[in-house]
Amino acid sequence: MKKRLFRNFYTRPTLEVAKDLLGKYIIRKVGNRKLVGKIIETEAYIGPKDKASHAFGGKITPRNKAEYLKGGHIYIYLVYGMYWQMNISTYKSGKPECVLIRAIEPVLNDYKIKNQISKMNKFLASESKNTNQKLKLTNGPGKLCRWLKLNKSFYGEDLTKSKRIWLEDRGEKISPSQILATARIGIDYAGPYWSKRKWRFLIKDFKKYLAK
DNA sequence: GTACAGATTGAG
DNA sequence: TCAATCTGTACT
Repeated sequence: MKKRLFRNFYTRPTLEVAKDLLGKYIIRKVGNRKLVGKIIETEAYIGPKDKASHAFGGKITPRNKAEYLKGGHIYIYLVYGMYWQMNISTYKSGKPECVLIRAIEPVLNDYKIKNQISKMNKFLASESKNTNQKLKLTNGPGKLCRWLKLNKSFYGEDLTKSKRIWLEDRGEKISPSQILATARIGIDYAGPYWSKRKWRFLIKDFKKYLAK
């Protein structure tokens, strides 16, 4: 079962979407091949009240305006002058809420990639090390954008319509007991009230490969 | 025209 | 733990 996610998925309350994105698949078409990754870590940003949000206080700039689009659009921006970060707008038009995709698990469905990885893993003995090696490609927001070949050209892209990137439900159900909620990463500047809110969500099984 | 952020990464 | 790295952004 492979079903593209449509508008009604994204326009729900942001915290729901952030949790439900776990276990969904990002499909990225590059030429005639597909890069596929399972979402395993997300973070919710709920402006304008959220001090950690780029839209805190209702601020609108050319950089953050995509946050205000109705659910299902890409908000992508550069950090540290070199890393892109992919967010998905959520909720209604005019509401600056989004979900940052922090980590995915590569799905090695492409022959060439399988080949690369099997070479890479040739000298690694255990299954757990193989998994670790694979995840090293995409276990951070900057890394996954690099792997999926995402950049500014995806700014504002509509995930419900795009022919080069979309999300799929492949029938995988992540139960609440498999979801871990923690404080968001790297936003101490927002002060304790906001930085302590447990708006980061991850699949427990992958915890050991993700940021602490 | 320019100071500076920055929701990171990777090396040590 | 901490420094590298750099350009887009948001101001003057």
